[in-house]
Amino acid sequence: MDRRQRKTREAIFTAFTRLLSKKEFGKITVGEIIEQADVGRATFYAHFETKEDLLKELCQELFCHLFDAMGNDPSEHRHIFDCNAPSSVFLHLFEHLKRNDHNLLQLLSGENNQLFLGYFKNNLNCLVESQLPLFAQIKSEKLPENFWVDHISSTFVETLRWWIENGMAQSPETITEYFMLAV
Amino acid sequence: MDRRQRKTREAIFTAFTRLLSKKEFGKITVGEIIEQADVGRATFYAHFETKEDLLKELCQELFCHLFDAMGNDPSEHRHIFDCNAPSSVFLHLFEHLKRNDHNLLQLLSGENNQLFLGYFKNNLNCLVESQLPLFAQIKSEKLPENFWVDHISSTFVETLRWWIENGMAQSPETITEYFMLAV
DNA sequence: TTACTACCGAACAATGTGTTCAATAAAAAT
DNA sequence: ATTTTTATTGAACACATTGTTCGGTAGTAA
Repeated sequence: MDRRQRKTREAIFTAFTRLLSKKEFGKITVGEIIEQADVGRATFYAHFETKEDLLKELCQELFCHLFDAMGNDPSEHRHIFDCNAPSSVFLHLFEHLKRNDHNLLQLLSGENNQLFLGYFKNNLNCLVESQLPLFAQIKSEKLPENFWVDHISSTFVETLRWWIENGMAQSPETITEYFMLAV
Repeated sequence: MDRRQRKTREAIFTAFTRLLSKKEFGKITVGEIIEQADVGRATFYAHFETKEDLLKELCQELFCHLFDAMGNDPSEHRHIFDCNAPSSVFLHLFEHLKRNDHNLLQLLSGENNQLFLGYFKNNLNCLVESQLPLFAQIKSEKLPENFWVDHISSTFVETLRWWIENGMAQSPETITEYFMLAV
């Protein structure tokens, strides 16, 4: 890919992220984005069809990379699954988030949290399914499996939301404990 | 209130609800609303400052009335609290929803479900707090109270979402059971 | 009848969207 | 080093949407 393309794409993503952390998605204009990114109008539309398209691509960049890394990277993989605590994957996720890797926090805590937590949950479901045996309890025998999976994902996302809204005062370990108790 | 005003207001609400069940909120224009409602443009802006304002007032009309009725109406009150099942309030809510009182389902199942489920959760919190003793378990001793309340509300809303997405195949009783097991 | 009030509809400025095009500059190919 | 290709620019453009204004009309209440 052309270096120029990479640079403008990156500039647009950065500008967009900065705006998203301060302003509701629906009220952000293309004019503001290209001003922040210092890019021509025609350039923006050469990269993205619409504002919504930009949002979609940003989410893929963020979440797919995050979850792909967790699933595929061998070292990460070992680190997660060799740990004897059953909650290690989720602890790992909470730690990632507290360190604010990929600047996700800016988005998850801004006015658009609902938007991104929705995307987050979608990407979480497959991870939860792979971890389902760890949640083997009386509950899971009495509930339909897809209800059970959905409930675990939802609880993770809602726990994360609560954590962020309360200033992330607790340690990742404590939050993981809350999460495992709640679910 | 003038009969004309009432009729106009009602026409706009109805048109708006119909559009919301088919189309994303952000993509609905004032032009479409007044066409559906068969009302002049100036009339719309005499009733509501903006589209967002209309949404807010619609939500108040829907949710506040729903929850106020549950909390204040003496007959409803008795019906709910005299029942010996600890889950009666929530069963009652699920039944309301299945009967589609107030046409809430159209909104909760359309493209804007996230939007309305968010409002729903906000209005649910105070109800949950009043019911908190019914959830007295080991969990509640180990978790902060506001986390616990938030978790119960979230679980209700997510259970409702799951129910709707799966075609509401289960009876309100079954769904209440799932909810009480999950939480 | 008289006053009041809501509605209408057309026109309006202001803002945002997405496209087009010719000129310029950077990257790649020869 | 030169040519070719490709990305970017900035301005101009048509178009859609927003929210306001105003004179005329009609339903409502005194």
